[in-house]
This record gives sequence, C-alpha cells and structure tokens, in this order.
Amino acid sequence: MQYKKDELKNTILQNAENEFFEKGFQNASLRQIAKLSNTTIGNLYHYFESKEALFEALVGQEYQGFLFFINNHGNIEAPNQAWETRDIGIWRRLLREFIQKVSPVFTKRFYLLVSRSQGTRYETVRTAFISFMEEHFLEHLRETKTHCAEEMGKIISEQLLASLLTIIRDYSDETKKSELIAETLLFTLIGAMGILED
Amino acid sequence: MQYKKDELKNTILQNAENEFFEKGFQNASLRQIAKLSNTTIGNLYHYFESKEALFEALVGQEYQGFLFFINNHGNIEAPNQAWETRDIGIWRRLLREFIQKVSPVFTKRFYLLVSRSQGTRYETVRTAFISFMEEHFLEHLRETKTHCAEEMGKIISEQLLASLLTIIRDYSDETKKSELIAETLLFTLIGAMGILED
Amino acid sequence: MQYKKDELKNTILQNAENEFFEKGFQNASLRQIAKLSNTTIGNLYHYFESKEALFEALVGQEYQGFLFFINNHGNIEAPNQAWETRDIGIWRRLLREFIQKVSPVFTKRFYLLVSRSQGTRYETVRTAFISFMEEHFLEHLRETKTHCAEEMGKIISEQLLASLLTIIRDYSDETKKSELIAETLLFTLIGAMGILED
Amino acid sequence: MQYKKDELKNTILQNAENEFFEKGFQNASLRQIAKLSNTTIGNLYHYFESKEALFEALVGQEYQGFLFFINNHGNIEAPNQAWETRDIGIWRRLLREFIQKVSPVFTKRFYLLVSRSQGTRYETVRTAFISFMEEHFLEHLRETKTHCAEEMGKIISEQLLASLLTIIRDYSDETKKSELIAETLLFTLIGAMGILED
DNA sequence: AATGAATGAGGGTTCATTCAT
DNA sequence: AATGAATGAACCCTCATTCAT
Repeated sequence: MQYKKDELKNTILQNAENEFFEKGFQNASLRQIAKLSNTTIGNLYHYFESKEALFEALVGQEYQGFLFFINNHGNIEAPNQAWETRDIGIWRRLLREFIQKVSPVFTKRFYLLVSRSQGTRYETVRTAFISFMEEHFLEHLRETKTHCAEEMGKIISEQLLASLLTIIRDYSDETKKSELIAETLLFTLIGAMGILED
Repeated sequence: MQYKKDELKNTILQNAENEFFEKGFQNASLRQIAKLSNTTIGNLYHYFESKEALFEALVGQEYQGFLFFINNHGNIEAPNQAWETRDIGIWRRLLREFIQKVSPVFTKRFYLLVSRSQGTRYETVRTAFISFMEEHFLEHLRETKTHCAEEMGKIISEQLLASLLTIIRDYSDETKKSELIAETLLFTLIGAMGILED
Repeated sequence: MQYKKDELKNTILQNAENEFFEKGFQNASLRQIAKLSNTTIGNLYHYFESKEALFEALVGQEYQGFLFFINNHGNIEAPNQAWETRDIGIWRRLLREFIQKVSPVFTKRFYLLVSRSQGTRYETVRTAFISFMEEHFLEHLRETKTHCAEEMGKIISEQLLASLLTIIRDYSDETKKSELIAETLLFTLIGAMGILED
Repeated sequence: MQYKKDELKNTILQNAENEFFEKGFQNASLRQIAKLSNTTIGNLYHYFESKEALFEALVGQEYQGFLFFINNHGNIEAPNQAWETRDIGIWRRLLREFIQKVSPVFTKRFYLLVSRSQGTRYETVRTAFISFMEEHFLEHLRETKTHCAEEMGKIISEQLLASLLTIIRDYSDETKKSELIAETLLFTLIGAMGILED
C-alpha cells in the first residue's frame, strides 16, 4: 500500500510540476492536476494540505539548495584566479569546471521556484537572487570603473538570470545545460570586462 | 462632463496599467481596477468594452510602434559600419545615436505589451521579438564561428530582452534609459565578439 | 423640430419592432435599439419611459383592435351561411371576402403582441386568443360530434394560430396574406367537418 | 452518498426542465434552478459542466430519437396504402397504429428540444423538422394540385408541429396522447385532400 | 431634445477548500 | 486511502434604468 501511495504522490508531483510550469502558481488549477493524475481533488488534499503546500513540496528542496548556495558561495567560487588572465580558452575551461559543480542546482524545479512562484511565500526569491548577483557584479564593476556601474550591476544580473532560466527551460540534457551556462557566463564576463572605461 | 469623463478614463487607464503590470493580463481584476478608480464595474464597461479592450487601449499604440520597428529596422540600423573598428569609444557613441532614435518605442506600456500580455491577442509579440533578435544575432554569431552559435543566438536574445525590460521597468528618465540601453547593447556586442573560437 | 422628433421616434419604433421580432421582449436590448437608431440610450428614454412602454407603443393599437375583434366578432362573422353547402368553391369565395375584412388586424405588430410579448402585461393575449377560438370551434365540433371534441377544440385553435403567425411572419403582401389565411381557414373547416363520427 | 447524489441530480434535472420550459434556454437562470433545487450554483456545476450541458442532459436522448425518426421514417411509414380509400374509419385505425409506434418520441423533453432550444446547438432542430414535414406534404399537395401548394406545404407543417407541441405539453397520458396525435393527423390529411382544385 | 456617466442587480462560470462517508 | 458533494467568493460581462448636464 505504501508503494501505491508513493506512486500516486509522485504522479501528482509530476503533473503539478507541469501545470505550475505552464501556468504559474496562481493560474494553475488543482482540478486539472487531479484530473491528469487520475485521482480526485479530495484525494489530492489527502497528500498535500493546500495548493501552496503542493508547490512547496516541489520547490522546498530547491529553496534549501538556493539558500545554501547563497550562504556558502565563498567556498565554491573557485575560478576567481582566472581573473588575471585574458586567455578565453582558460576561462572557458575554468568556468566549465565551476559550473559542473553548481549546475545540479539549476533544475526545472529551480525554474519554478524563481519564475513561477508569484502568489507563494517564495515570490521574493527572484529578487533575492538578483540582489545576490548584483552585489557580486558590483564589486568587480566598480573596481574596473565600468560605465554606469551601479545601474549595470542590476541589469547584468537580470540578464544573467534570464539566460539561466531560458537554458533550464529549453535544455534537459545535463551536459548541454552546463556547457551553455558556462558559455553564457563567459559571455557576461567578457562583456563586463569589455565595457571598461579606457 | 467631458472634462470629468476624461479624468476618470485616465484614472482607469492608470490603475489598469498598474494592475496589469503587477499581475499580468489574466490575473488582473477588473473589480480591483474599478475599485481603485472609485467607480463601479458596470461603469468601467462604459469606458472600455472588455478587459481585452482595456488592455488594448494601453498597448495598441505601442504595438503599432513595435510593428513599425520590426518592418523598418533596415532604414534605421546605421551603426553596422562600426563593426570594423575595435574602439569601444566609437561604438558607444554610434550605439547611443542609434538608440536615441528607437528609444521612444521602449515605454512602460511596451513592457506590458511584451511581458504581461498572456491571454490577449498580443501574447505572441514576445516570441516574435525574440525571433527577430535571434535572426540578427545569428548572422554575426555564425560568421564569427561562436561556440554553440545556434543555441547562443536564442539565449543572447532572451538576455537582451530581459535587460531591455528591466531598464524600461526601472528607469523613466528618457536620457538615462537611452544611455543604459546603449550600454547594454555594447555589453552584448562585446560579449558576442569575445566568445569567438580562437 | 416637431418634424425631426417624429422622425427619430419612428426610427426607434421601427428598429424596436425588428429587435422585438427577432429576440422577443425579454431578450431584446434597448442598447441595440438605440444604436441602430443612431441615438443614445438616454435619449431613447426621452421618447419612451421604459422598455415595456416602447413595446406598448408598438402593439397598443393592435391590442385595442384585438379586443374589438374579440368583443364584436358577432357583427363581422358573415360566412356562417356557407355552413349549409358542401361546395368548396363557394366556401373559398365567402372566406376570402370575410378575411379581407379582418386581414388588416393581422400585422407584424399583431405578431409581436401575440408571440413576442412574454414578460409584458400582454403575455396573456395569446392564451386569450386561443380560448376565444376554442369556444367557437367547440360549438361546431360538439354539434357535429367530432371525435375527442373537447380536446380537439384547443388543438385546432393552437394549430390555426400557428398558421396565422407563420403567414404574418413570412408574407408581407396583403393580397397573398389574405389568400393564404383564407386557404388555411378553409383547410381547417374541411378538416373539422371531415373528422365527424359516421 | 451515491443515493443522495442521484436524488439531487434528478431534482436539478426536474427543476431545469421546468425552468427551460417556462423561459426557454437563454432566459432560464441557473441561479434559479439551483435555488429551487436547494443547492448552490457552485454545486450545480458539480453535476453539469455548463448550462448547455444541463440542457443536453435533458434532451440529448430525445435528439437521438429524433434523428432516428428522420432517417428511418421510410421503414415505419406504413399507412400509405390507405391513401386509396376514402373511408375515414380505416384511416383512423391505420393512423393510430402508426402513431403508437412513433409516439414515444414525443415527450415533454422533445418539446424542449424543438421549442425551447434557441441558443443551443439544437436550435436548428425545429427548422429541420419543419423542412422534413414540408417535403412530405409537398409530394402529395403537388400531386393533387392543391391551391397554393408551395406555400401551404410550409404552413401545414407549422400547423402540424404546433398541434404536436400542444398535445405534448398538455397531455402526459400515453394513450390519450397517441389518440390525439392520430386525430390531428387525420384532421390534417382530410384538410389536405379537401382543398383540392375541382 | 439630447448626452452619456453612473448604478446595482443579475447573467454564466471557475476556483480552492472542507467534510461526511 | 479515497470519494465526490458542497460551499462561498471571485471571475468577466450585460442589462434596464436614472440623472446631472
């Protein structure tokens, strides 16, 4: 019985993932999720106590991962050493190594957490993530006296997040995903260095 | 009465703009818009014949501008000549000139048109805009044998759009807006050139 | 000014006639009538104090005619003499003469009065008309010992009314209309005589 | 719970039948149906997914019967042989036998299907039924050179339909219903034969 | 005579959630 | 563990009618 129960629970989670992915939290329909899962709405409430709880079941772990990432990025951020060189080949290699470590964070459910959570208690995650990136970029941008550094920090962050979400959305192959994320980061770093004031 | 009418109409439009901006077309509530405008929902229908018509009143002109931009970009796209130089200063100047011409298109309502129009007849605009940019980038990216050119075209487009929307959202000063858009474009061009395969 | 006023009033009446004819009283829309009449709904209320008053303006006279017809049918009902003969040619001639006298009653507005008045104070007219006819038929049917005389009286009345309304609806030419009404009456009389018990 | 469910479902259907009967599809109010059924409108939607679906639940079977009748009338139409005789007694007997076969089609819900379905996908049934009858009458009417045969075909059809609907509306006893339908048909046939040109 | 802004009630419909079974 | 009946609030929208101008 336990087996069957878990099976249905996973089915519900899977269908919920798709529904939230397509319509966002607020526009997703529990009825639709129940129907796709071949169960009733009443029974769905037996597994998850509310719409938000269902969403939470999907992204809770991702949220913990996100928090960990935010709080411990110092430990994983290796490639700073590359900052010295101007050889793109080296950068690319270093970035790939780095990304392969953090890439597992960037799942479809992470996408939900950041991008489809309006109406839930996670709706601030997106802003938090942007702020986090902004801070990091600002250090470098200010250092290098970038044009409009203050403003560009936020913009570049939004930009990077958009890329990240696009990649997550469109590519499920882990290797490809990592490659593209690395490439995008590289792209951003080059851009960021390029707009230095001479 | 004419005076008062216009006043309320504008109030409605303003509140609708905010409501659509915050919740998107589908989740926006006419009741809420009416309440904020200190009128009844029945009266709101006196001014706009449907929810979509209200949205259209906000973004219709922007849509025309968008179409014009898509169809006539050939005539305005001057800075291609700059492609030869590597002097960032020159690029920046050329880009700013170019952006100042197209910048009026990028209003807050343009933001609604592209980003909050799901459920309306404009919901394809975003994709169209992305495709438009993608095509343009692909030419250059393929030429320069960029790593993962095909995929990066789409990603860079999404990224650029995200920047654009962020800038529109956060800055209402026309000069600042133009400056930042130009800077972002510059950023993107440098990035695009920089990730060449050696 | 008086001239213009009457002109618009007639336009409204005409459009109302069409609207009531197509949709019936309850489903007719004053907005639609106003729009078709190239005026505003406020102005429409200047001419007619309510939806029902507008309907009344259309069928009031017809209603008076109907009442007169009901109360004075003794004076006009000539062709009873024909009841003696079995020569259809004679009947047809007599019926046509008779119908030509009463035919002007059966206008399009009479159709509205009988058939599109649900929701107004005239909604009983239809039943009254049926009862009126029923009484008349019953006399003859009982006399001639028709099968199920009691029940057939009502049924034949409904039937005759249906024919009448169909003819009014489909034929605007006065001569044709009279001809068909006469033919239908003839048809009914023959039927009524034919189903005698042997 | 199954028992109670069916009970309410039937209550709803019954109240809906009355409401549709009185006001027609478009003017019927789901709120009213819900109130009469001592439930909420939300719960009504638990049983029927839309207003039209509720109507369909009432008349769907009747519609199938109607289609069958239209398509298979050739097989059941026995009494053509009687066309030779002028003995009304024989006709009456043959007609009753015929009607008893088709009479189950003519239920109260058939009345809804034909007469109260404007606004649903069944709104063409009435016209189809009229056309069907018209074709049948026209054959005979033309043959016998009836006065105004073309026009009378339609009129007689409308007339017959009116009778039919009246009988359905007023009589629920199956035997009485059959008897009256047969009598009406007889009435019509005699009328049709009687108005021959000499 | 004419305008059209405003109201309030009602239309069909969808929803997350609760709860007795 | 599972059902599905029931609720109540909200959704967009239409309407006849009133009234200040």
